[in-house]
Parts: sequence; structure tokens; C-alpha cells
Amino acid sequence: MSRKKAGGGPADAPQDEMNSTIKDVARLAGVSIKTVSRVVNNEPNVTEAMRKKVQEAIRRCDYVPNRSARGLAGRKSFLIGLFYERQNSSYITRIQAGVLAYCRNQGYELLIHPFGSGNESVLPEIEKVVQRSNLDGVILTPFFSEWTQLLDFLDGIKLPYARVTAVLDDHRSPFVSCDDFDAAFRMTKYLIDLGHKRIGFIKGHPRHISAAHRHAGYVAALKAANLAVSPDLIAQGDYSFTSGEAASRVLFDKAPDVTAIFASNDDMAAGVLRVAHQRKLAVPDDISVVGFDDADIARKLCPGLTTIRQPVRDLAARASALLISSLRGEAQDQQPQQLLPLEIIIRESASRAK
Amino acid sequence: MSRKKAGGGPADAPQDEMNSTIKDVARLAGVSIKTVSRVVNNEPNVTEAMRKKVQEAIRRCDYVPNRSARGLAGRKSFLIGLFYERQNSSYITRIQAGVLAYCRNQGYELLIHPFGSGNESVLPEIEKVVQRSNLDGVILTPFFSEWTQLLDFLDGIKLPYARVTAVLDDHRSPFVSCDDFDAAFRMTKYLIDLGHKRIGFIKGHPRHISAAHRHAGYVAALKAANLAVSPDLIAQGDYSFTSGEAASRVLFDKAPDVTAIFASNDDMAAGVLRVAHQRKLAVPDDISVVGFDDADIARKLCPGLTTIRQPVRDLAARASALLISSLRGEAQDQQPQQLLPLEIIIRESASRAK
DNA sequence: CTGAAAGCGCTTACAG
DNA sequence: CTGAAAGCGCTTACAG
Repeated sequence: MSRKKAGGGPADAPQDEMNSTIKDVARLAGVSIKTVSRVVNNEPNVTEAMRKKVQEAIRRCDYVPNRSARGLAGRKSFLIGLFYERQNSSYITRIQAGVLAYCRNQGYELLIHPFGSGNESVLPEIEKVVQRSNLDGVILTPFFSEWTQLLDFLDGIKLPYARVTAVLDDHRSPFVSCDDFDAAFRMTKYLIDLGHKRIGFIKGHPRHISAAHRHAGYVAALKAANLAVSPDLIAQGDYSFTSGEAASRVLFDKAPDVTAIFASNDDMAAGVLRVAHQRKLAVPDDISVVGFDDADIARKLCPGLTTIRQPVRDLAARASALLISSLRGEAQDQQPQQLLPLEIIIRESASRAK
Repeated sequence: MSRKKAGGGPADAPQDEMNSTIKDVARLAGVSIKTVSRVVNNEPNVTEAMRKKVQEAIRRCDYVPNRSARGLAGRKSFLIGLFYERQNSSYITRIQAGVLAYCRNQGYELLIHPFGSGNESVLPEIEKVVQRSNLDGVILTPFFSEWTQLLDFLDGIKLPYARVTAVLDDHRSPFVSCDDFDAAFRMTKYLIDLGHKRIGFIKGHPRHISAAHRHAGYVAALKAANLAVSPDLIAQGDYSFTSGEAASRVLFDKAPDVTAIFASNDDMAAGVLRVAHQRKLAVPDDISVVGFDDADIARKLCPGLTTIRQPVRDLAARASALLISSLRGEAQDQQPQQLLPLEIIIRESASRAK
């Protein structure tokens, strides 16, 4: 403990005032500090008896290795960074939870680093942070995980990273994804099966690969059902609430006969709900609305939003596992690329077409 | 930089491969490492000429002090922790942004530590984290900032902390607050001025001090306007969306003549909106609904929620300032307790009583 | 105002 | 399988 518990440890443990160090443990166990170090770091070549003895001494001393000393001697910081664009807080909170859930047990701490949008001007900012933070590795989420310039920079300084991203075909580093295309296909089919024929679609931010995949899934599902893919039914958004409002106005104006709208994420779907309300269109009676992500807001909207659940927390935990195992130089027993399932969550915002 | 830029620094700077150290800077500037250290740490007793010379050398070497070495030698980690209950992500994201905005410039890094709810069982968990993380200080938000047992623990191990909390009268550590009572009073008065006489109120989590203050503000405003304070108009919530749904059902059943509902936070107000919708009550035409916090959801709901804006980011930044200045042992030039203003944000969810 | 020495608590690189 | 020595890059405590 960084400060000793008032009252100190067991009677025969070292001094009360200071934390115990590797020397205290070594003395108590009657071994060298190197042996203690071996046990702490789970190195091989220690007899079981020795290991037991040292572990007991560690316990009795209430010993916790000093992070700074380990960092200085071993040139590691045991710190991993999470770089992301400032955006939807529901998403990022879940990402954080996933990373922490994995890292904590592994002895790594998380440093969060929100940045403004990913453009040239933030690169120097990121460089500065990397400079000062002394990170062992980094977790990246979209758009950063798909931002070539940033990846080039990280590769250049040889800072290991793992990514949460849409499915892509580069081989720069491990990543974990969901199949956006397939989920969008299934959601569109769900609407078609409800009898909808004129289904609007609001695209996500063009920079995000997920936006293209979701759009492609929508198009493919329409084609598979022999429905026309009309440009009037497709509007551009950027994953923000206000872009959802704007895009849905465009849709309602250009295609007044639309009976369902599939927004590429929940924030934009919330915008659709708002505009529908303004135009006295009842959801789902007059118009069905569905989203993507299952963000916190999805269940708090009214009506509750039918959407696609992204396993965000799990995505982040697995990316962390990939990162840490590569930091340890472990053979990748896990696939360097993983695909997690996406699930349609049915609430009240979509119903059978009239 | 933790890894040198490919290509290295200026031609006469030290080796390309490694980062430069304090020795490199000292050599280049022709001074001792102690003098470099003085400049880096902004210590007094360095002539201006010397300081200039060293700063130039630092620049040319692209020197960044090694965090681990500083930590080991100086028994500091330059790490500050943020402890909070896992909860509303909009709130916590803003808190993080505020802390980071201040700490980054001060050379501190942020370690986030979400925990389950604040009860006995998480205390050991917190102890363990404190043990491993090697924090210089901690920022606390409600409920943690008001949790006596936790504060006792931190005081016991002498870990400095600063708090974001409701106004309170303890003198344990610096904190920054908003006047919940006053804001709730003003919001209630706003409803009264709109002609409402039967105003329902949904209380927050009983453990949070803010819940009591907001409730008291509501009661005081009714009394000031000579309106009856009826128990039928007051329901217990716990700041969660579902508790808002449940409480509003109670309210609608016990006081069918209610024309406005003041929920103690936005999530609960969202729950009210949902139930109103289910009961075919139009908002604000049949019933006005207002919240508290101005969380992200407030503007995404429909109708947009009239609420009270908490300057969450600023609150966190100021708490960080308090913490860091106390870590530096600086005389408190700032008040150890600060009060930030709360602002009513008028959107569409409340209107004149019929 | 400036600097030489010692040491923070570990890991690395070797030796046995 | 175990250990003695050196050193990571700083700050502290002291001397001048």
C-alpha cells in the first residue's frame, strides 16, 4: 500500500511507518531480492518450496511492488492509454469499463486521453501526450482506430496498440470488431418482414468505416428482397443527434411515403424521433424508427428504441487482452483479429407497416 | 518522448536511439544535473541566465523527464485518481473532461477508478486500488465524496483528496459545490409562475445530500408561494430512469390533478416522460415536466427537457485545482470551498398551466 | 546560487 | 535454480 494502514501489519512484519520493500520481503524469507523479484514477476526457474516461502513473506509484509522502481529499472510503466475522440459518453464509458475490467487484474493502469476530432491538428497534441505519459501501449477506438496517420505515427515510434474498429483488412495490429454489414442487413430485413417497403436510411459519419458497412448492409437487404434502392430514401448524417434531426427532415420531405427509418446509430434515431414528434407523426404507428448501438439513451427514449446491441464493453476487454498479451511478447494464443456478435434488441419504436 | 521520433532531433543533440536524460541536458548546457532538475521543477535560486541556458538545452534535446525516475526519487507518482460510483455516463464523462483539462497542464495524469455502489463491500476493493495505484491524490464525486467511511479511510492513510459534492458543513478537505437548494427553489418558483399549483416532486437517492437539498428547495418555494406541501405530491426516487418511471406512476395515481412534475434529475424526468406517454398525457400540454442536471439526454428527449444546468466540467476542474495546489503544499490562494452557479435551461417540456 | 554524492526500489545481465 | 553487482534517471540532503 502506498501508505501503510494505520496500525501496521502483523507483529513481526517490518516497520510500521514505511511500506515494505523487496528487501524486507527477502530478509523475512531468507532469500535474495532477485528471488523475490522472480516470484513477483512469475518467472520460471524457482522451486516450488522457494516460491511458497516468498509468497508467504510477501503476504506477511503486505508487500506491493513499487511501480516507479519497476518502471525505472525495467523501462516499463505498466500504464496503458486509451485514445479516443470526444463523443458519445455512453459508448466511451463502456469502453473504459471493458478496458479496466481486464487491465486491473493484469497489473496495468488506465490513462484516458480524450481528444478533439481526428484531424491533422490533434496529431501534435497526441505526440505530446505520448511523450509525457510514458505508456506501454494504447487502445484505440473509432475513428482513431481507423485513422491512418495516427497508426503511422504509432508504428513509427513503435508504440504497441490494439484496436476496436469496424472489420477491415489491414494487418497493422490486432483488432476486434463486429460485423456491421450483417447486423444492418438483418435489421433491414426485420423491417422488411414487418411489411415495410419504403425504408429510409441515415448514414453515419463518412470517415467511419462502420458507416459504409452499415449502409452496405441496408442496401444488400433491400436488393435481396427485390426492393428499389432509391437515393431519396438515403440521407447523410454524422452520428450526431442534430445530424439525425436534419437528415430525417430531408427524408420526410423527399420521401413522404416513407414508413420506416433506419438510423445508423441511436443518437441519430433520437433526432428522428424528435422530428417525427414535431411533424405529428406517431412512432411507431405512423413511422417506425430503429437505431444502432443500444446506447444508454435507447431504452430511455419514448418509445423505447429498437436497435442493435454492440457488445462495447466486451470489445474493449478483448482489445485489452490482445494488447497486453502482445506487450508480454506472448505467442498469440488468441486470434489477432476477433469478431463479436451483434444482437437486435426489439423495443417499441418499430411495428408492422399499415 | 518515450520513444524518439524516427529521424531524431537536431543534428547536435544526443544519440538518436534513446531518449535524452537529465545528464544529456546537463552536458549540453554545461551545468550539473542538479541545476537542470531545479529548472525542470521550477525551483527558486537559479539565475535567469542559467535558467535560459538550461531551457534551451532542454528544448534542443527534446528532453522530457522520466516519470518513473522522478517518482522513485521523489516519492511522488504524478498520478491522480478519480473514484466514482458507476452511474450516469454523461455526468462522469464531463467530470473526467474537467479533471483532465486541469491536470494535463500541471503534469499530472488521471487514473479512473469506477466502483460499484458505495457500501461496505467496496471499501476493501478501494483499499486494494489505492495500494497498487500509487496515487498522489484523489478526486471524489457523489456519493463517494459524501461517504464518511471512505473519507475516514483516506484521512487515515493520509491520502489527499478534493471533492465535488453538495454543499455541506464538514471541514475535512476542500470541496466545490453548487447550491442545489437555491436552484430547486428557483425551478419550483418558475413552475409556480407558470400558474401551476399542484406540482409533483420526485426525490433523488436518499444517500445523496443533493437529494435533500433539492427537496428542501422545492418545499421552501411552495411555502413561499403559500401553496400546500402535500405528501401525495412527493414520491421517492433514486436518480435512476426506472425509479423515475415508478415514482411518476405513484404520483399520477395519488394526485391525478397534478399539472407539473419536478424530477430531481434528468434520468428520472425521462422516466416521467415515458410514463406520461404511456398514459396518453401530452407534455407539456397536459403535464409539465422538468429535470435537474442538464445531462446529455435532456436535449435529446422529446420534448426537450427544461432543466437546471450543472457546470460539471468546471466543478471537476476546480476540484482538481484545489487538489493539486494542496499536493504542492501551496498556500490556498483559492477558497478551500467554492460555490458555482446553477442555471435554469428552458426547453419545451414545461408550459403555462391550463 | 551551484554542485558532488548517495540513494529511491526495483530489473538486467551475469556468474556460479 | 539462486544470487551479488551494477544501474535505470531522477531527487534529497548536504556542502560550499
